[in-house]
Amino acid sequence: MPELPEVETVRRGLQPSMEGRIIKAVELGRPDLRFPFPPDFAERIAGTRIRELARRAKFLLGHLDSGECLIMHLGMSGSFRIEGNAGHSAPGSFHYERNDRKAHDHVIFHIDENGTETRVIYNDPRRFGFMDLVPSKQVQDHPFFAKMGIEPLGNALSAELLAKLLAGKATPIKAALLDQRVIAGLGNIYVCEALHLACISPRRRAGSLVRANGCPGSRLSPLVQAIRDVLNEAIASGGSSLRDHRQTDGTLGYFQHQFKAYDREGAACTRKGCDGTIKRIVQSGRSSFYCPSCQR
DNA sequence: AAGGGAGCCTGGCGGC
DNA sequence: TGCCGCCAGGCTCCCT
Repeated sequence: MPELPEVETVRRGLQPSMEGRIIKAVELGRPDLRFPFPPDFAERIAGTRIRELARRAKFLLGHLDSGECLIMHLGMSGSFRIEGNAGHSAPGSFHYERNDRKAHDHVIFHIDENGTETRVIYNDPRRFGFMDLVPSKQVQDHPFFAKMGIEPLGNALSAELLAKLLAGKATPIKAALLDQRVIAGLGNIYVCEALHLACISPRRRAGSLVRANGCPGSRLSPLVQAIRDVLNEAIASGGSSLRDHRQTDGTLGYFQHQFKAYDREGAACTRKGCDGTIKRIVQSGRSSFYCPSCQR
């Protein structure tokens, strides 16, 4: 499910119920997700206040008053839902009965909201997600963050920087953009979409974009803009809802209705003036969808 | 050194 | 209807 827009959508959905609130207790349904929970995970969180709920790439970061940081990753199939009603649920959200446990509910945060209890529940069928707890000041030293690349929506991303990062790379641009050490937060869907928007073939060698036509950055500026546009539009639409991905209030994201390339094998290219057909190929084990006619 | 493939898990879907 | 194989949004490790 979750690439950057989905994680950002989840963050915004959780913010009212978590930021500034005290976690009264944590219930674990099992000792591990993808990795074991750290020692005394529940005990170290219980009683602390969440100062800030932030995001880095596809990670959620709950900075606690205790000085520790709750690191959460949704993997492929992780999702949160909010139970209980403190009065600020999104319109149309539905409520669960108390103790309405569902299959694969692995972590339950019991949160105090002005005297009433809210439960933030993490559900993850495939268990590729994980949680960890480290001192806030050591987050950037965490193995998952130490070599992490730039935020695609941050000011650091520019055609100039991307040129430096991709220079000399023989790997296909598709794989380079999926590499979290280059840009952190892009996944298979939005790389496909951004490359389509920028008219760049996923098969093109990354380094060849740096000086295309002998003109530095001539193809990277549109790519940078495409990455930003695709992510921002997806966030505005509440993310994509492949399979059962939902926002924290149970509603579905809508961006999948705007896919131009992803999962559209055999369909007509939507670009004005292009009569091509979307094709599916496999690159480093992942599906790439693109239009061979207008993406070069 | 960098790129490709396997592996971690479960559920959903298409095909027979 | 039922079973089987294939596929899936992420990420790391191992091998070439």
